[in-house]
This record gives sequence, structure tokens and C-alpha cells, in this order.
Amino acid sequence: MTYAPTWKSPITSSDRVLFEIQRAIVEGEIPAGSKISEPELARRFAVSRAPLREALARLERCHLIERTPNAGARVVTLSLEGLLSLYQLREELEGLACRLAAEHMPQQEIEEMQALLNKHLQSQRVREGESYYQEAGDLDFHYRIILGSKNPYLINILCDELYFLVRMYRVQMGMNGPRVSRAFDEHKAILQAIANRDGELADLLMRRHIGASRRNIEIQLETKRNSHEPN
Amino acid sequence: MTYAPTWKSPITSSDRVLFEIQRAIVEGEIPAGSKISEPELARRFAVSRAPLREALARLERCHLIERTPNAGARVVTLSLEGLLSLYQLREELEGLACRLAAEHMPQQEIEEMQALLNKHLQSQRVREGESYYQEAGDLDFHYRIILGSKNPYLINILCDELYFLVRMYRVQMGMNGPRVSRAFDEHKAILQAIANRDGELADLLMRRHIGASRRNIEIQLETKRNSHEPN
DNA sequence: CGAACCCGTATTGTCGACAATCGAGCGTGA
DNA sequence: TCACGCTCGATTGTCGACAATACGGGTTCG
Repeated sequence: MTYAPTWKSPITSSDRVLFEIQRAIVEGEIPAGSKISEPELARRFAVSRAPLREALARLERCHLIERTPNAGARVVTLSLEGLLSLYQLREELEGLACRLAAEHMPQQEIEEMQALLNKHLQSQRVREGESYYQEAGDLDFHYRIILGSKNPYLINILCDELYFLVRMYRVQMGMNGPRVSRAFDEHKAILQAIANRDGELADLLMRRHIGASRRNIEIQLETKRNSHEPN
Repeated sequence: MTYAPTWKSPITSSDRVLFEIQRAIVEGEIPAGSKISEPELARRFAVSRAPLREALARLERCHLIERTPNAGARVVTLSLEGLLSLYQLREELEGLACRLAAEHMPQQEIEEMQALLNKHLQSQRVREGESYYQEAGDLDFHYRIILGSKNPYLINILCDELYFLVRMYRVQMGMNGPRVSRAFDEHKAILQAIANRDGELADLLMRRHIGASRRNIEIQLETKRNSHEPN
């Protein structure tokens, strides 16, 4: 069995269009909830509708658009409920990824990650509170652990299908709260557990790491419900 | 947010072709590992290559085929390693599904499932040891619990992307061993926990239920490794 | 004799046009 | 006035043909 592709460089023109639209949707350049017009996008990216439709199929696969037969496609609409569902999943899946990574991740990859964390730590010390860089670092950290699990289905789901949606939520709903500062320490602890081949602990720490964000969302949802329903 | 479609009846001809090929692959009529010829399949199902390619894209999505750019598609090859990866995932995801179902599943759906289980129980009492019927019943049971979780991403992953692959493994690798007889009781216990709104217990029982099969696979893998490597 | 190169063939990726279907707006009738 | 049906326009689904790329066999050179 071959591992998930996870990132082919844009070979075919369908790939190119896919990447462009992905970026545009994630960054909100194509607004969430807006309808997608095949002829318009085809003109915009200077391709025929055939590769465009191929790209749309893959966008649906990573949950960035929703298609209904004979009625076209829409960019997904973001909601706290959706974000909560997403984090419920991530908590389980990335916990599993940690357990498997502790088992299967090669020593070399672990050391590379440790070096990476140290590099990020330096950067953060320089500019305290800078969140965006941490964003990239955080996603990269999770990304590598998932790859370390060596479970092709898990890799595919998290890196190919959910990754961009997570990024979209982060960019457009600004999920970079006060947790940023704590993330470094938690990452360090998780990686240490993996280095010690302690899968159970790594699992637990990762669930906590993501679960903290999840509970944040649940609180927001609660307050939203409380402020809307009584009206 | 809309729930995953999970089963549109074949509206477009692309859908029709998709379902036909899905069935053919799952049942082994198109052998595992064989190369897929677009022109041939297009002729066989009397459609153009456009809807066929759409169908292939969706087949890739549910892991029944693997495509490499400019080189075509192949039916997946089954392996114990792949099956193990699949069950590792299922254990986590369906455990989560149980926990969420205990929280969100409407009383009515629960009662429907209880009725269904009783019906299956009668059927099984009549023909002890009959496995195939149990197969369908088992998949249906899991299916409904997943839907009960009301988590659209979870539903999509398990029911749309992994479901057919599980079926394919069951049909072609004959995963219907001695566990069949125990499944009924375990199903009953899981459903009871959900009915009691005891998510934690339902989670635990489901993990055990799937974990038993998973350990079975691990044992087979172990014996395979032991008999091959020394040579 | 082996390996690298080249070329023909088949397959995949892409295109433009046609057919089928859906949504919007208007007109008609109760 | 409101509801229903209809027509028109636009969009999506499908088709056949063309272009680009990868595989296989044969040849040639070291």
C-alpha cells in the first residue's frame, strides 16, 4: 500500500487550479457561503470546465465546497457548530496519530521535529505574542506527527481532507486566542512523549492540547445559545 | 451546515456508473489490484469518459481505487496491513460515534434500532451460524449509530469514505470468523448504553467490539511475519 | 552482452459544443 | 390578492475529438 500523496506539486492544470482556489477560499477571497459559477471560474483561471470540475470534485473532498446535483456548488459556510464537530474529530484522530507516531516514527524524524521546535522557540522569544507565525508552526507540528503515524488512511483524512478546512476556520474566524503562548510547551511535552515511545502519554497530551481549544468553542457556543434563545 | 448526503439515489449518469463500479469492485468482479482502463469502462457502461472520470474521482475518495497523474488508476490491493490501519481508525471513530450518539440520538431512532436488533435476533435463532445475514445486520447497526452521532464530518468519513472499503475487505478476505455469534450480544450492550445516555460506556464497548477484530488481524499479521521473515 | 536511447502506440488530460435540467420572473386564474 | 403553472434564461451534465504525456519494443552504442 502506498501512503497518501499528501502533496503532489502541481503537475496537471487541474492541480494548479485546485491550489489556487483552495488558497482563495481559505483566505476568504472567495467568500464563505458564496455560490460557485463554473463558467466564471473557468474564465478566471483560463482553463476549460473539464479540469475545473475535477478541481471542484477535490474541493468537495476536503469540505471546502458543497455540491448538489444539477444545482451547482457553494463555498461552505462556517459556523461554531461545524468548528466544534471538526475539533471533536481532531481530538480523536490526532490522539490516535500520536499513539501511532510513538510506535512508528523514525528516530530521525523525531530529531528533525525537535530541531524545528527549538527554532520556533527562538523566533517566538524574539517577538512575543506574534500569533501568525505560531499558526504556521502549529499546523506544521501537527502535520508532521500525523505523517509519523504511518497510517495511510489517517494521514489522508487529516492532511488531505481536514487540513484546509482547519486553516480556513483559523483564518476567517481568527482562532488564535490566548492559547498561543501555551502551545509551545504543550508541543514540547507531546514530542518528548513520542521520543520516549510513550504512546499513551502522547495520546493523552494531544487530546488535552486540542481539547482545550474544543472547550473554548463549546463555551462560545454556550454563550451564543444563551444570548440568542431568550430573545 | 447540512449533513453528509450519505446516499443520493442515482440521479445523474455519473452516479449510476459510480454505484455499478462500486459494487463490481467490492464484490471482486473487477479484481483488486487490476488496472482500470477508462475507454474500456466507458464502453462497458455505455457512457462517455466525462461522467466516468467523475465516478473515478469519487471512487478514489472512498479508497477503492488509486490514481496517479498521467498514469491511470488501479483498484486498491488488499493487505493485512491496510486492514489493520482501517480497523485502528474505526476503533477511534466509531467509539467517538457512540459517545456522540448517546448524546444526540433521538429516542425514536434508538427504539427503531432496538426493534431491528430483536428482528435480527429472531432470524439468527432460526439459522445459527449463518454469517452473511449477520454481515448485513452488523454493517447496518454500525451505520445507524454513526448517523446518530449527528457529526457531519464523522458521518462523511465513516459512511461515505470508509464504508465500502470495509465491505470490500469483508467480502474478499472473508472477515466473518467465530466472532459472529458474539456480535449480537455486544451490539445489544452498546445500544443499551446509548439508550441509557451513557456515552462513556458505549464508547468503551464499541472500542472493545472493534478492537477484538483488530487484535485478530494483528495476530494474523504476527503469524504471517513469523512465517515469512525467517525464510 | 548490457544499457541507454529513440520512436510508435495507447492512454490520459483538455477543449469546445450540445443536451438536459433547474431557478426566476411573468402571466393567468381562482 | 395569492397561488399555481409556464416560459425563458442560465447553469450543469455529457459528448466526441484533439493534444500531451507515459509505457513498451526495437535499435544502437559502449
